[in-house]
Amino acid sequence: MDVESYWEKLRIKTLPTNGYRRYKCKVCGANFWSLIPRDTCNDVPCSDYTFFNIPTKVRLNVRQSRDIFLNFFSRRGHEVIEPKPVVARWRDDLYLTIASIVVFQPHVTSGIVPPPANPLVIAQPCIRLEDIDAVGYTLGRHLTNFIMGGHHAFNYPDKYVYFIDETIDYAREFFKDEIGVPEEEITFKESWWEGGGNAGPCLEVCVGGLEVATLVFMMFKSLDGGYSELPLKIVDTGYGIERISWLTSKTPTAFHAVYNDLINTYYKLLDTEVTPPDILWGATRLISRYDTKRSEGYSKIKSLISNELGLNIQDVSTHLDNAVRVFTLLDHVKTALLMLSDGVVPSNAGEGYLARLVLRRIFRILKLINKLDVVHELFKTQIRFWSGMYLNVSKNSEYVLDVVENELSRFNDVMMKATSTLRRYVSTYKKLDINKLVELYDSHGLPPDLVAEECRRLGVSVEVPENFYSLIASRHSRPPIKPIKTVGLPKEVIDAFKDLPPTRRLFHEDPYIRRFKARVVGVLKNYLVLDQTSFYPEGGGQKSDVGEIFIGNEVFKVIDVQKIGDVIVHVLDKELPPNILGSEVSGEIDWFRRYSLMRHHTATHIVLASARSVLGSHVWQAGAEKSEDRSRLDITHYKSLSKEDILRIEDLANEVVLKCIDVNTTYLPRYDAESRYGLTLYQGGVPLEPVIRVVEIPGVDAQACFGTHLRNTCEVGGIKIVNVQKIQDGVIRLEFVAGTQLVRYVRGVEELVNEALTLVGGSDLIKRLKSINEELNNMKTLLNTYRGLWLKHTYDEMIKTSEIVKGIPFNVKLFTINDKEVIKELLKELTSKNEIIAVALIPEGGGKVFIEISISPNISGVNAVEVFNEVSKVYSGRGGGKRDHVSGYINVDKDLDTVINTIKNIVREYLTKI
RNA sequence: GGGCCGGUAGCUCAGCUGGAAGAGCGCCGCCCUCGCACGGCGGAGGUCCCGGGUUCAAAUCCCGGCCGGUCCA
Repeated sequence: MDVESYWEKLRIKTLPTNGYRRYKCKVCGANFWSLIPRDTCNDVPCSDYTFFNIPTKVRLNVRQSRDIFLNFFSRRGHEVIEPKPVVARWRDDLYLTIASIVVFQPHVTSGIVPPPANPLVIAQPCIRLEDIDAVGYTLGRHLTNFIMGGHHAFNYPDKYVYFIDETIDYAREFFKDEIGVPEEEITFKESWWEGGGNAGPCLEVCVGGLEVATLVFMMFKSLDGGYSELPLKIVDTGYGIERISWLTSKTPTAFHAVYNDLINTYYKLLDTEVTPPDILWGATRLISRYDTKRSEGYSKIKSLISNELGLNIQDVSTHLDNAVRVFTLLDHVKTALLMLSDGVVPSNAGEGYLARLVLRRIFRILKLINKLDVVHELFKTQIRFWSGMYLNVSKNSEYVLDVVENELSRFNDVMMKATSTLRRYVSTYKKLDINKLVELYDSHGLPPDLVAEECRRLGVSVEVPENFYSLIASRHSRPPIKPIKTVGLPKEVIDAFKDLPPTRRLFHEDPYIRRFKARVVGVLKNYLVLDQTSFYPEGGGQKSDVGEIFIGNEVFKVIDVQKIGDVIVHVLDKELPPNILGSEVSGEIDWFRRYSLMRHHTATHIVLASARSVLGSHVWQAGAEKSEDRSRLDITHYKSLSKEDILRIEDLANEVVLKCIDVNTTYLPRYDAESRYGLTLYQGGVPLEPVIRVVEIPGVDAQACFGTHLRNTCEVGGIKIVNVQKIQDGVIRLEFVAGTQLVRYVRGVEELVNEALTLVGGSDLIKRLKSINEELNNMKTLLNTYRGLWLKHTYDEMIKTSEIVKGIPFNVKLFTINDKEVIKELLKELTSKNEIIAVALIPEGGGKVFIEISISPNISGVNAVEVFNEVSKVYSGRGGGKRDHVSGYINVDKDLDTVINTIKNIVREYLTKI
């Protein structure tokens, strides 16, 4: 895409009309609009930061910036929309809410669901971790969490709201009139935006070198090597609320504007000397020019500041490092706080890992300065600070602190283990090369700065290469995030049926319909589509129905049911007859199976609600599968469940069953459903539909759900949790059985007990097992006693019957007991306590004889391998070993007495030769 | 979802270029001591995670699985 000519084609009217002229940046070459002539584009690094010298009429903290933004657009006909959590649970291609538009993707942006209001405005808390390494070093240009102020307009082919010119005017007006920035300081830089499969032109709004807003005009779909125009054209703006606060606050860094008094609190908690303002101001004036993400840039500004202020470089360095540390902690603690408050459970996979990543960074920084003990205070002070602004922060503070505690102790465990690994590395390898550093980090979680610190203590110097983290990054390939679910049907079937009209869903109209009549609307081989059906297709974690379909006099078994969009496809056990299109057929579902599935499905909703109420609101469904004989529910939780937890969940679930609550199924417009029940509706994923099917157990649970449910909780019959296991860090799997399947389950257990009883005899299983165990132990002891006796006896005998050649005793013995363990022990004992050569033969049948040759280590000039080779010449064998010990097999065809004599001869001969 | 590391005595781990299962701590007994601690001597304790394969021989090599950890998406 040629950005320059594309923007020319767009012909913006409002900017030239209002006196703006188009200029080209002498540094980056980008086109931009400005009231006054400029050489550069007014964005870093082309231009310096000057925004703190630009007058504004207001001075705003973050909350005020947010409110002034919302009010401005509200007064101009935008409805204010409540923000969503920072965890994008409604997206299956994203973990975190990285922009305000994410709230409306994909359902609104794809055109399927209308927006909650049009136009609208939202102040959305966002988290972005891409630039996490830069946080602090850039004094606030990079933050991992921020509020994106977005005003959005969705222009449909038949409904136009507003587009580019109006959006530009809003921005001009907002910064000029609300914030009070002199208009000649405002510039608009032309650019191009791409993301999430969409693209469009965009303008970057800058004031004094600071980019304060981006105005995106989403109008294309990205294709391979090109673009296609979208029917829906979207105004997607992002105003940096924290940056607006920075712009108006006249503070040296964005952190001062955002965190205010908390900065001093953190300095105090960390026992760190407050960084002198002139150093910070020096840095702020310089960072626009140097890339402080790289250590050269960072060192450069240190030396420039020390020159400028006439200060010792070491002092400047220390002060600046302190400041960066405080800023980073402020930022990371808030990010972790927001994520945890929204119910993220730390884990080693998925979005939980992102929470752990941030927490571990906090811990590492604190560990390096030996201040891990204040981590709770760091969180508590921020909880107090933000409670008024973020609802979940005050609501879930107990959970947050508990998780932090838990994660800290894990971190300490890992550090302890990793450090002992490191010590071993150092003692065996003496020095650590880059491969070892990578391994320590990648496999053991020990970052290089902590390695260096520990090695210094051990008196070993380690060089951490500058490009360490990029080296790590290059070792990891980047596969796509979450896998895309595939329909379990062949492509030809999908192609044949996908454009058929939607199948009427009898199973939703009345889940209790067992038999039905319908008309054939699609046929292909053994795949059948009807105009209506009560066969439930696999979906929402509920397995499909099975049953029978009657066509004329013929019976077809339904072995699977799938859906393609709204078309339901029956998979039959054999090919369909020709010419049945349009004819009437009847069907009957396997009711026992279906009813079990319904019971398990309703039970699953009940168990989830019970788990949330027992464990906390951070519990979310992480997956579920309901089958005929049991149900499986994966929930997010940060600890393993205690026996009591499980019993309480089970009890609570059964209480709900006993209360005989009517289960309601209603269809609600999406936004009504959301405002009534909240986002917990979407436990099993978010449907891409404007109207949502809500299954509600009043007072207990409400979920957007496609499945078939019981009329009343009584029908569940009863719920028994039969298995609990941790399937990954932060995710626990509950398996349970409901209804009459409980009988089947109990029978299974009974059978197991009975079978065990018949095997061990008696009537009291536990008593029998105890006595058998005791007996077994007695036998072991007895066996050991006998082995000891046998060993001593045979030992003496072998000494006594040994033959001596050239002063060296030897013996060859045939054993009829095949107990290699004790025979090996015997030989070892013999040859370690006497100077002797001992050969053991154990016949294994079929002419194969196991042979073991053992020679005392102090007899010089002999080698067991040589002896074995001599034996092998006579009796072909395979084997090997060391000088004092050989084992292997030989093949004998004569009787064993001859074999013994032959081997004795071989040894005799061998000994005479040495 | 992927890469990497690991699973050996009650605990922490060594052994892993295939060749007779080890150390330290803990435990038991004895000696020393008025007694305890320390120390000395002796002893018990093992499905080397599971299952296949290669081999005369596998804790060790190969394949598959389970479990734990870690880094990255």
